Amino acid sequence: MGRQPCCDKLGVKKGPWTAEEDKKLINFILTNGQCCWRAVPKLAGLLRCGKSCRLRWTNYLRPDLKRGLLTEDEEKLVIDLHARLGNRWSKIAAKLPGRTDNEIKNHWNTHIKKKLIKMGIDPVTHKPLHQEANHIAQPAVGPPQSTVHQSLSSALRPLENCSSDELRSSDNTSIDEDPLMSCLWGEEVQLIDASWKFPSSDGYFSNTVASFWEENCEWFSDCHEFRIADLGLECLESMGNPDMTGKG
DNA sequence: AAACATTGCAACCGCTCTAAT
DNA sequence: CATTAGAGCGGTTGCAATGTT
Repeated sequence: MGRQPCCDKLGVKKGPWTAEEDKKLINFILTNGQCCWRAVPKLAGLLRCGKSCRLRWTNYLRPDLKRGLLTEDEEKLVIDLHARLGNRWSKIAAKLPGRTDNEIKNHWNTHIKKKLIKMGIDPVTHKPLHQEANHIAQPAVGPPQSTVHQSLSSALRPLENCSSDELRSSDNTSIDEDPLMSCLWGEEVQLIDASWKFPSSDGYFSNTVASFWEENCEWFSDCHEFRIADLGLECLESMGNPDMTGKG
């Protein structure tokens, strides 16, 4: 037999999170760390499924999240990475500190897509739209001519139309030939979000940060429309403690 | 000021891959 | 080895906020 189910669907709450629920989840994770999500709702006293808790935490409650629109540099990076990786938002997000895959995906769909179309660039292929029209009859030979990332794209095989399997099977050649792809796919690269943890055994979190949050949690009751960065909690990132990134 | 349209984002859904049994 | 569930991912939806008529 397999594992226990993550949650019984009966009695599981859906929809927007309340301030009270957020508070419970934050308190639980700061106290116990990120353990198995299946157990989180029960232990934290939430009527949510573990999946919902994980999403809420990773996309909204994590204290290292940046809020607000992506900067121009971030946008450029997203466009470049999208040209190479396609819609692999988690991979893209891993290269943007403090940004989530969901946030980048949303930003892509609502802002960047439109910008590229306005510029006459196909957001899927990253090639000029007029060229796309001719593309079927006369497949383009040679590098994409996107003005946005032509310098980066020229040496690469377009990857966005490949399946995951195709991609992985082609990794050997692509990665070996291209330093950036090697960096993106390689094991050695440190993914900013990958190591984001609150080890329960970690004295720093159980003492310093947890108490910091506890002291500052009251605003949850007053204002659910909080933005962690707005409240100055990005200082957590600059506290210089290696534990904040799960290192050390 | 009201009605309607559009936009932006949080959250959910369903799928795949991985790991436990 | 087969089965099952967990975790994570990308796509999609629902709805509140904002803009326009």
